[in-house]
Amino acid sequence: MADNKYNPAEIEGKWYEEWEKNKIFSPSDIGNPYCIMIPPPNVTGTLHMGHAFQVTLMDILCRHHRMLGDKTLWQAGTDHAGIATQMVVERKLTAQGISRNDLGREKFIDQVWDWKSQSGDMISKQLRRMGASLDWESERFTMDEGLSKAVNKVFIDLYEEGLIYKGKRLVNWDPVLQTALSDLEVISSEEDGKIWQIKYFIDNDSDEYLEIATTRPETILGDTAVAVNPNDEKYKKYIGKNVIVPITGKVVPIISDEYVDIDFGTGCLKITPAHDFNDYELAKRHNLEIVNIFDASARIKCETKEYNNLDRFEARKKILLELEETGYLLKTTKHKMLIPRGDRSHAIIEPLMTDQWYVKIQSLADEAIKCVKEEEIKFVPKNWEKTYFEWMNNIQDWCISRQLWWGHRIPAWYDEEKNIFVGKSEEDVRKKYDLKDNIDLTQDEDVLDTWFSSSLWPFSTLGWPDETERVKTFYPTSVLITGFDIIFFWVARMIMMGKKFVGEIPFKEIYVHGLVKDSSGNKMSKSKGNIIDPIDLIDGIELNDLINKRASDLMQPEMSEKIKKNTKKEYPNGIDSYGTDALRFTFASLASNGRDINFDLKRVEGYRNFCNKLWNAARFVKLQKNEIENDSGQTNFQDEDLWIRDKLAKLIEDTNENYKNYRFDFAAKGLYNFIWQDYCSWYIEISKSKLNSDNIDKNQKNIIVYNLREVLKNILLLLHPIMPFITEEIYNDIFKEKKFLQNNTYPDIRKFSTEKSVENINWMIEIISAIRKTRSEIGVKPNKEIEIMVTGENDKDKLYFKNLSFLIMSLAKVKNISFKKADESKNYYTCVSNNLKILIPSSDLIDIKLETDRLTREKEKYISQSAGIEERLSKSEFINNAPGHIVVADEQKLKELKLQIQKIDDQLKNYSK
RNA sequence: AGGCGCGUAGCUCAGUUGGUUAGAGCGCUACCUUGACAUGGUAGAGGUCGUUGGUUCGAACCCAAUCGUGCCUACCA
Repeated sequence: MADNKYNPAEIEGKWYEEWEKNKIFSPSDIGNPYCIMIPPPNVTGTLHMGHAFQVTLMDILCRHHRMLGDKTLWQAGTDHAGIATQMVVERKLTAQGISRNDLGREKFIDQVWDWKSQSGDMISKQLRRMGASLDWESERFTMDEGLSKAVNKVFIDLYEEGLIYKGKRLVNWDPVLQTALSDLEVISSEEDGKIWQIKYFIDNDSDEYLEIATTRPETILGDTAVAVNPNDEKYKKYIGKNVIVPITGKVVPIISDEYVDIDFGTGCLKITPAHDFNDYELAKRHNLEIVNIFDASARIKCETKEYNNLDRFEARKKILLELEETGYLLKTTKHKMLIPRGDRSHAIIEPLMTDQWYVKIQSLADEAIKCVKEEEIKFVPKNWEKTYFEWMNNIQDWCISRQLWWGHRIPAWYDEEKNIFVGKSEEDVRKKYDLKDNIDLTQDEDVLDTWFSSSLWPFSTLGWPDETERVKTFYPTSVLITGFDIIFFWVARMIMMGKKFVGEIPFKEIYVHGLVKDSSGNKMSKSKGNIIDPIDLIDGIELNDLINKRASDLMQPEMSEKIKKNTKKEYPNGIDSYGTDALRFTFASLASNGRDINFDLKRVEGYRNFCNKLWNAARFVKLQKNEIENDSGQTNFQDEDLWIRDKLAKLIEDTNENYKNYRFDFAAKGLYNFIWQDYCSWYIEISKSKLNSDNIDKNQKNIIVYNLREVLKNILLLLHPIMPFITEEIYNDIFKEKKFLQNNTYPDIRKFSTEKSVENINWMIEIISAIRKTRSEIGVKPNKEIEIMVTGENDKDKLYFKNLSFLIMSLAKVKNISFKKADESKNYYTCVSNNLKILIPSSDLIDIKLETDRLTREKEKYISQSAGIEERLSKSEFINNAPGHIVVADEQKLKELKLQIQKIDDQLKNYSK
């Protein structure tokens, strides 16, 4: 700690290794169980700001609970991220000119495992850089053997109970990735589109036609009806007749259905049941034919030769051209509409009829609703339960099959007649269903949605379905820390699965944190070019490297220039290195109840300075000679020692409370103020005065040093969950106790709280502040010592002055304090503090006018304050209705203000003589 | 369309069941390199809490309306 500058790079490297080597993150043998499951990050992904934030909060809780003596498990692990990972590997192969089909399923999966082993430890390395005290010993991966066993069991059990079924349904189909997606993986956003109005001639009547409005003319090829509203007078007469579909010439019925909006478009709607969710529902009601016109890549599949095998967008163009040429196209209008896109591929999603596996969700959802309603599980902040209920009450069956290769393959086999056999393995299936060896069985090609395995995470990681000690000890887990964006994807599903398969809720509380945005409130994303890598905040990054990171490998390369420009503007000098602790403290201080967290670099800088402050305070303490080894000095504490100890006691209580209530921002603020204000600005400054004084005996000095050290040590204990590195470094450097902070217990308030009144220290602080303020206002140089004369003191003041004059003199740069009855001379500056008038003689003649103005301004401030209170007190409603202590406080305050006003008046009179 | 939020100092945000003079960080102003720290010290300026009503002795906080803004969910061709 020789360096007078805090340098995080020097101290952060070594500690994590030490902690890990000493296995301090493994659950202890004793204590109450406390468990948090890490939301498993993508195994091949990298740490982003959201992770860093969330990890910080979980780490704070776990470190706090270890110090409370709990048997703490922070479960580590990763997720196989089916679509995302498969996409990355496919892209890499494409770059080499290989497609996944060239390789075949097995070899492709080998490639994915290769990729996982290459990049899979990136995220865990980054988590270690964050200081995350995860139990790496029990790290799990959703695709490892144990978890796969859990996935299989759940699938089979649900199937056998009739809660998983296979069905031909309209699904959200991603034509690029060629897989089904769940509702949640489809992002709809408003885009520019058009509405085309097209003639559909009535059958057997060459003149009459209906005007149909559509946004997707290519689906004409799949039309099987035209619908109108039964109450629509315009169209009533046509109901039951037929129309001829343009292009195909197909004759289809005109049906009536309440679904059709009379006032939208032409009020006349074409029905394409195979390619629209509404049309599909309508078709079921009216027994319409369902004609599929797309293949898996959304190319047209039809009998009309010139359209067959055309891409859907090409087909649209061609159809419009033909309609226009033949006079069928009546009108084109611009129209904003919601376009559904896949959240990974960004391809426009196509509703498509396919065979998929579903979880029948209602009964599971009912249970999951119940346990939140009955507060078995609590959301923090509570309000999020509304969002949860909103979704749960409108829940749809969950499509769990994905047409991918990377994931848990569905444990279902088919014989030649397509009969389904579900079981652990082919062997198991044969035994179970008594199938002879000569019957050919083929396994279902599909894999399960990644979220299916994630939904089992809280118990599969603990060893379920085996009845392990871990499941018994740690399930239900204590709290889930998560972002609101995955309440549906993950949280709800974990509750459903936990209740169903373990019979208990997976966690008792759900702390929902906000989403980290950039400083202007924009979501951080690669495409916006505003991402910050948390590791770059820790280590720092040059501007050019930052630009390269942001502007390369873009989905839209045309954004590159703009991103470069903005980055240059925002970070002209790149990003400084702030260290993990400062970053973590920033996250803690931003973790309020809001749902957006706008991340401002200036905050990190401020908290890096805070680290430096702590660092130097510790250096100061280290430099003092320590001559007391034990608690022997405790009875001889002076009032200022007791004052800081009492404040520490309050801090211990508050911090504990704030950690417990997930108010990390309050915890951070409390620690920040105590350390910077109470400890550094007041207590250390007081200590310096005393330690440098000749009038104080050695024993007293020893007590001060003892107290400086003890308070510092407890600061480190309290701060450690938020800032593990700097606290560990200082602790080990100064206290030489040969253990880690994590192995200490959380401080006990009783050791520090005091019965004795330390009001005199607060009184002293007020006096010193008042003198400093006056000095500044009258322009006395900071290093110039002044004399003061005190008048108006009462017995209490006399007593306080007797003991504290020395400190007042030292901290307010006063060389002499005298007490006078009267103040005849005019050549004083005046300082009023409570009932005291403090006069500062000036060697030069003071400017009476300026001094009068200054005092008058101060007086006016007091008057306006007192006027407000007086008005309140004059009303009988206030006196009668307000609680007693409020009235008393008001009266007290008014009395003080009056006294101060009077003191100033006295002095003004004196000046005007 | 429905649901949920937000609007407080120049900027980013707190404000825990309504209670004295509405807070913090950053930025800004003045002065200061004193032996823990200029990543610092001391002092200071800066807000009619989006708007309008209402409830109350008392409202940033509760209620209603309104304007602005964001997110989520949803089947308008």
